[in-house]
Amino acid sequence: MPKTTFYNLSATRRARIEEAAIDEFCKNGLRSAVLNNIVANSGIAKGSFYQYFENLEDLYAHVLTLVQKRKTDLVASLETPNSIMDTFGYLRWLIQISVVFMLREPRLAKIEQRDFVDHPVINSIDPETGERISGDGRFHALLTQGVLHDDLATWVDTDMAAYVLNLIANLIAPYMVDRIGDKASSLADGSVDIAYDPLVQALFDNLMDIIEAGIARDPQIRKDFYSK
Amino acid sequence: MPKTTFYNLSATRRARIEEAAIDEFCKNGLRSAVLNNIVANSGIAKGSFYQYFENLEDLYAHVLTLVQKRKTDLVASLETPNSIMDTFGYLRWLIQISVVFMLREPRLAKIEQRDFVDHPVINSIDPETGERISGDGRFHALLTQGVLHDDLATWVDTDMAAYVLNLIANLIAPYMVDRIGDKASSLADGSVDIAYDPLVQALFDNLMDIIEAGIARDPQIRKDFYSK
DNA sequence: GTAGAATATGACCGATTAGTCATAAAAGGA
DNA sequence: TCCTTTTATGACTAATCGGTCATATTCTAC
Repeated sequence: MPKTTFYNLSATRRARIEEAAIDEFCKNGLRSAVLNNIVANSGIAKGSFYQYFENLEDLYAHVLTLVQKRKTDLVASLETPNSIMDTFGYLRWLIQISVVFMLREPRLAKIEQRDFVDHPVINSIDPETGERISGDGRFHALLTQGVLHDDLATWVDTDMAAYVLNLIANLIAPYMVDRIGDKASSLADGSVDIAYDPLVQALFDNLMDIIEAGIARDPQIRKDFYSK
Repeated sequence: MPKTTFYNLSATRRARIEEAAIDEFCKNGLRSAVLNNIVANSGIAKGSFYQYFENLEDLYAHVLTLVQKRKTDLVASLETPNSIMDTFGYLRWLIQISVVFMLREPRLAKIEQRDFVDHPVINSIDPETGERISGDGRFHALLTQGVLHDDLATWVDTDMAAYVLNLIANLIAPYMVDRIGDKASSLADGSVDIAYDPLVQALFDNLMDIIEAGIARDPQIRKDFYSK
């Protein structure tokens, strides 16, 4: 946990330090991060660093909270999903958020991914039901709602499904980017997000069809199939 | 690439070095591995190390090939899947292999996972068809066969599906182990593989049902559902 | 303006690192 | 046996590391 002096800093100085830390940690993780690089790149004295943090590990923990914060900010910046959005529309939105995050904040996403592999199984226990909750709880909550709304097949193990969906959300983005390669349209100016590229959306459609076919109670794609 | 002197070594000496290298690399990856630990733990002189390898990176590359080799050995050691096994039986077998590998060789699996996150998108091009092949090709080949045998839904993007299945195979094991926790049966002596624990198999059944429902042309679970 | 508290600084230190090299030991061929 | 080639060794070096601390600067309250 950063010391209070860190929070007393001006926003710009704090941002410079955080920026340098992100740069360093995204390269090869905590263990091989070099403090000298961080202080050099942020333009502060090494002694100052120790006024703000106990050590590198302390800074790393702070960066991990930053990752979550920036992701939350991203969610807030995009329009809230329509309340009448159904389970699978919302699921698509959740996964797409992760992809957009990786495209907009590749360094933070890298840090998050590494952390994910080092601690792939994060879970908590629901205090009311005593039920296991995998991941950060977003997918678990969604699937639980999906069950209540009769949108999900009853035989699906929701906690495992939540884990797998979290897995996909975390690591599908680099595939999509690589898959469409330089065929991405209208990205030269960088103003249009690659996540909204038609080719990526087509891949997304396919992915969501597979997921829906996999866990929905009454998947549209199967109805289409059976009706043919 | 190791120098020829390394291959001239006795098998036991070579094994000692590889063992120490695996121990070191599985902890925190290449960048933070410490050569002194490896030479100390393998009981060789530091000077000797440089007779065998150019540097740490060279050794790391060798360990990565070791990972693949041991995985291949594991596949060979388990009975070959029945030739009449169908697409999804074979798919289950493929995923299960990855889980067994992680349970039997956790250090190698850890190294592989880290490598996977650092280079999540590995792909090659089929020389005949010019088609893209994601991952190590096993899942891609299986799905391609599945399409030919009419076992897969035609609308499924096979390369993306191969990527996702590879993802699941690589990272589902820690979930399953944590999920069943200490409820694992008859494992005290370590003679029975946790992968064959009934609880794990039940989870596997569920996972495979989801996957089959997701990508099969005519999923059994859906037929069951519709027949009810 | 001034005193005292809070913050900033970078030279410095001891520890640790990858890599070198002179020398010793072992192996091999005659 | 003796000479040559190959292999083994660990003390050593130069560079780099995290962390400290005496000192300088800035801020705050009156």
